Amino acid sequence: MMSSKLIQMETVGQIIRAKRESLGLLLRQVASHLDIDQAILSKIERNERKPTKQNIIKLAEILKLDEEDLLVQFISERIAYEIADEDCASKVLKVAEQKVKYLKSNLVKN
Amino acid sequence: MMSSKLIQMETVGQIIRAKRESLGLLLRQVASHLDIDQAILSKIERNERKPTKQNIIKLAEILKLDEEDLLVQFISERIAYEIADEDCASKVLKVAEQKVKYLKSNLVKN
DNA sequence: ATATATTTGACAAATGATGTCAAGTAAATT
DNA sequence: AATTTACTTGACATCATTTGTCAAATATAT
Repeated sequence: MMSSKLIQMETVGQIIRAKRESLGLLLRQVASHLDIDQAILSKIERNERKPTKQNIIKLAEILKLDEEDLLVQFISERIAYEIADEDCASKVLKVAEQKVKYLKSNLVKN
Repeated sequence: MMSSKLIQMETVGQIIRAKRESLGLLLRQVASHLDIDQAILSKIERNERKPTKQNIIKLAEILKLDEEDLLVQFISERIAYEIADEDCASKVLKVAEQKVKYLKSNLVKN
């Protein structure tokens, strides 16, 4: 039996907009909670600007989204765009994983 | 039987310095080939400055290192530092891989 | 039509990336 | 030990990117 996993390839912006609208919140309401201009939030939702990590955390809060999930989407999206044009993108990710493990194992100090 | 892979966790800077010295080249010689001040190269080798992608390409050339290998080390190092402090680093990399695949499959259009 | 919500673009400020330069230190040579 | 050669350091300059403000333009809903 074949199991197929359907990957939902929504951007963080799309996730945010969808959830905001489903909650009936206005840009200005959400934006003021994040302490940014609604223009920026508008652009974030349309992938015209990148949110900061703090933006993401506050967005998860007000939109009742799981913070870690949203952060994972956000950071992985940033990385994916960063390396998508490299031939060796997938090798890069594998090596990065080893380096992360190494760094974490030495994170005792500092 | 257990196979263990020893991961060499040299930084790009260390790789470059080691190879430059083994070739008996001076900072100033290599730097001039990269068209940068030797002070920058010195800092790159000691991980005090980040090289540009162009720097890496020229370094591979003059130091007779494999360009793709060096680029992979360089980019993965950048990414590893970027996310090493996240709890969800390894989840991030897995999701990033999916996103990259998705982006590449849609890379037909621009 | 009017009011409300969103989008757009010009601009500003802060931050980060990238480089120059000269003076300081370290290492090797005479 | 003095000199030369190599490397390091820090102050500074320049430029690009990020992050934000604001007001006018557009779209949507009453």
